[in-house]
Amino acid sequence: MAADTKEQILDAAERMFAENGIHAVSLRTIIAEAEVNLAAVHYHFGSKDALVEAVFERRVGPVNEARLSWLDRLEAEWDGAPPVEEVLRAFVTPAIQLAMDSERGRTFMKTCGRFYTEAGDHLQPIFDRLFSKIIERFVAAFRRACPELPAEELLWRFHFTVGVMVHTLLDSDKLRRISGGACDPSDVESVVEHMVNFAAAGMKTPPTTLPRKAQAAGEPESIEVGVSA
Amino acid sequence: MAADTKEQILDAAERMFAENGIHAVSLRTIIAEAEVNLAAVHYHFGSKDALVEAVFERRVGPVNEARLSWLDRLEAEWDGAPPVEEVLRAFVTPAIQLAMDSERGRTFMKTCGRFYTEAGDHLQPIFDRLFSKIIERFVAAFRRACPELPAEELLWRFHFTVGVMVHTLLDSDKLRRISGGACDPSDVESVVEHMVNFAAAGMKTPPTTLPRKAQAAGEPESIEVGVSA
DNA sequence: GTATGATTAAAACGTTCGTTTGAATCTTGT
DNA sequence: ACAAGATTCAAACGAACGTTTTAATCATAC
Repeated sequence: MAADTKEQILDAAERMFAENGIHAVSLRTIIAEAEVNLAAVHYHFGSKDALVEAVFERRVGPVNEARLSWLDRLEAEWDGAPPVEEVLRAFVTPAIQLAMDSERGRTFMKTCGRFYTEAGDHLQPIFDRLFSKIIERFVAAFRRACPELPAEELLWRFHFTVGVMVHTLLDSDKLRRISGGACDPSDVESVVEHMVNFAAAGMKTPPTTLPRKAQAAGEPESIEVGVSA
Repeated sequence: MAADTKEQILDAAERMFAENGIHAVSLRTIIAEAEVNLAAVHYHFGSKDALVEAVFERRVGPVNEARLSWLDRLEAEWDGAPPVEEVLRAFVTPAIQLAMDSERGRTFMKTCGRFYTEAGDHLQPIFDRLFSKIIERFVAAFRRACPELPAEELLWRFHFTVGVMVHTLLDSDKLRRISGGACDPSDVESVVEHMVNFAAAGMKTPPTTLPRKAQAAGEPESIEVGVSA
């Protein structure tokens, strides 16, 4: 029953973290849900923090591998510079797919969002280790897809795209409620296409020009500013 | 010293919540930071939960009022249907402004993001009370700004926009780190314009057509699908 | 069958949590 | 000056936390 116990703990922890947040869930709640003994947690994982790590790493690894291999495929197919829509699809689909495929995936992705927002100084190194390669590769791919974009603005837009994704993973239930059920966050393909369409438009829009400030040599371009100006 | 104590507690709590999350911060940490007595929290607020509410409401009220009055101004000026960029500006600027104006605002906005993500069942009613009007008004404004967009898709895009904003408020430090300092999240005007530019493009892009499924009567429109198809 | 190592079980550890208490100390109006 | 209310203080409450310990149970090889 060794592996079973371990996975029961992981499953229960994943579920509870998603529902209530990480810090809010106690080991005793987890072991009650998992129907195992309290000491089993420390026997199999060593500490609560280590359990948190294990919950996280169990699923985020495969997702990121899927992202990278998808990007590899794309770059082979498009001669090194796939269009932004394709890069976006490679970035968001593995996560959304895991998120929506099963009940387990759905709860985990909320956990993942919690990691991303609750992660204190303690989780930061783990995050860097797991995501630095992803960031590097995809930023490079976006750069090739949008060569006319200033480096700084591309990073902003990548940041925004991550926000769109994280928020969708974490909080789509709220959208379902607001829409009265019209928006269905469990339809993977629909979610992905809506997201890709939205983010691709944002990625491809012309560079931002600031109304008042000179952003280099300062073209006196006048854009619609309205009230704030 | 009554009001002072109360605000010292609020300030300290706001700061600690932003840095460490809500559940992770104890009252004793807060009162140590605020240099007040432990019982003062319960004397002035009644409970930790009530303190959390108070921290939240102290700043989110004015922000939402600024949003609404800005939107009022816009609708008067544009004859009821301001363009999407203006609506976006009215939506994001008050929050970003508060977030970046002062050190206090900056920390609070991280707290705000934490509320948004850590909020369990307990904070949900408060959230509804504070935001239902905002959602209603701005969704309506976006609908008038994008009349050609199906209602469902508009809600998706509103959801994405919220994600862009929340993520920017909560986690822009990460962007500063990634960019090696090139992206400066404390430049309010720059942040707003980048966000508005990105989100407006996403809002204005043609409706999403799903590759395989019929999304109503099913026009056989072929869009770029690539690998996933 | 029985010794050995892996796993589970139950109980207790010390600590910290949010909260409460009751007296001490301020403020304020008279 | 003094009573009355508002506020602060130190101390303690019980509960829950993560962790550790000790013993019991299981599997497996000889």
